[in-house]
Amino acid sequence: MPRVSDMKKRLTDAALDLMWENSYGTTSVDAICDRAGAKKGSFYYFFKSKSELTAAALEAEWNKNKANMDALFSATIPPLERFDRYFEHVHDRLAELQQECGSILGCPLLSIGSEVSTQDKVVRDTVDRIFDRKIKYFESAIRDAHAQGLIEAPDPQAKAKMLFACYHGTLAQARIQNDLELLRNFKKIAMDSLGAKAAAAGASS
Amino acid sequence: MPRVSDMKKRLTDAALDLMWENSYGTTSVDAICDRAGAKKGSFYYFFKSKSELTAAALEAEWNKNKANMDALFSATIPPLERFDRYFEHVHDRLAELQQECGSILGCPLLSIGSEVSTQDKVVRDTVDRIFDRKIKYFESAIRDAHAQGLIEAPDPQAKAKMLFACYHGTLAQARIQNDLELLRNFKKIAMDSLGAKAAAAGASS
DNA sequence: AAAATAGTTGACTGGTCAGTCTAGAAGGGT
DNA sequence: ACCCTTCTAGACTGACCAGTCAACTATTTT
Repeated sequence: MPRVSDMKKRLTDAALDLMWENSYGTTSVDAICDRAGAKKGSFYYFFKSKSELTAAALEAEWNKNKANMDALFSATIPPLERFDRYFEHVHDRLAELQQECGSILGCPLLSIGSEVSTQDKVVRDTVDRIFDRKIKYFESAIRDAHAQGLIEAPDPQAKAKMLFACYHGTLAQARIQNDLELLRNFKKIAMDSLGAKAAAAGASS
Repeated sequence: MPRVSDMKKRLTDAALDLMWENSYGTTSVDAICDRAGAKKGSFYYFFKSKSELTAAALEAEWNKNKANMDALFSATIPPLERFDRYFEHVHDRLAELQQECGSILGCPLLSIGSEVSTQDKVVRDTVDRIFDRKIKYFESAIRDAHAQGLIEAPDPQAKAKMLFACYHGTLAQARIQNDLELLRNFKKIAMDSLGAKAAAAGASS
């Protein structure tokens, strides 16, 4: 096999960056190529459409984050503290991105998913699938917390979905208002809405 | 004054419909004109850009809904029941729209706001302003519920913001997954996360 | 009936869009 | 040395984009 190229990765990286900061619609294939240092021909050699590239970019981003999620939601950590750490991690990452681009960017899955959901089945299904995977972390932490008597959660899946939706709503508001504050308070709010019994998860990070 | 026209209204209606169902980016000025039965010239006679039209369309939508919000959140209704009625109203409206267009559309403010927030100050500020107005309904219902001892909410504004974010996250998920179910359960979830003490708001609409 | 105001028309511009295509370069296997 | 595959180059297409403009129509006021 002749020559190997990292172009595929460069293209998905560029696409995610641009779409996260701006939107799916305003991110042109030309702009993605520019940022990746690619020409049109390379783009359409690797991907058959902008839509398929986007799906690939979201999957790639997931793969990049998976190890991190596994660590943050490790079974060795007290269940409610896992949430603390996760929310803190996301907060810090968004604060860091704000330094680079001046805006709070929220969650790319939600922004992109909401933008294309009625028009692009490929991307929509990808977003859906990744959401499901992420909710599983919430679900098992909630189940563990319930088992340890820290919260009352007879239906961990329902509770996980609701906390997930709530968190993503908060991320979306943070993006629209360009304000991290809602996110700073979220740990407390999550504990409230989970019905955490004591000041259980005090020490985090 | 010579001739009066309803074109402005037709344009904002058309714009909102198209952007709600699809997105800001995929809704072209030409498409808005077609649906409104207008020609380009009329469009730019009334609005100086697509962005300003969008802001006007969102404000117009707010004005259409305001009377409804006032009724749903009337001080004559027990405070927690106001939420019940509101969530039910939104649920029913989205179900109705689904009949017409086949999709659960979520909240146009959130979808459009999240899409354009990093690129269009005019629209973003409009979304922000309308969000603030809506949160006020939540806030005063929460304050009333607290005063009546139905919930514990020493900081009604914070609680309102969190419930609002949570609700919008749920709306966004409903759009992405094209599924009303999360919304059907939201009344219960809202009561939980408000910490409603009894099965207070049982009978609604 | 003339003037002034309010709204309408649609062709036009210049730029950008996603996607195509043909030709060729780069590198490993034999 | 050669071939075969992977990858790159970049000009090109036709559709569509937001926005402009100058001519035109309809209505009311005087």
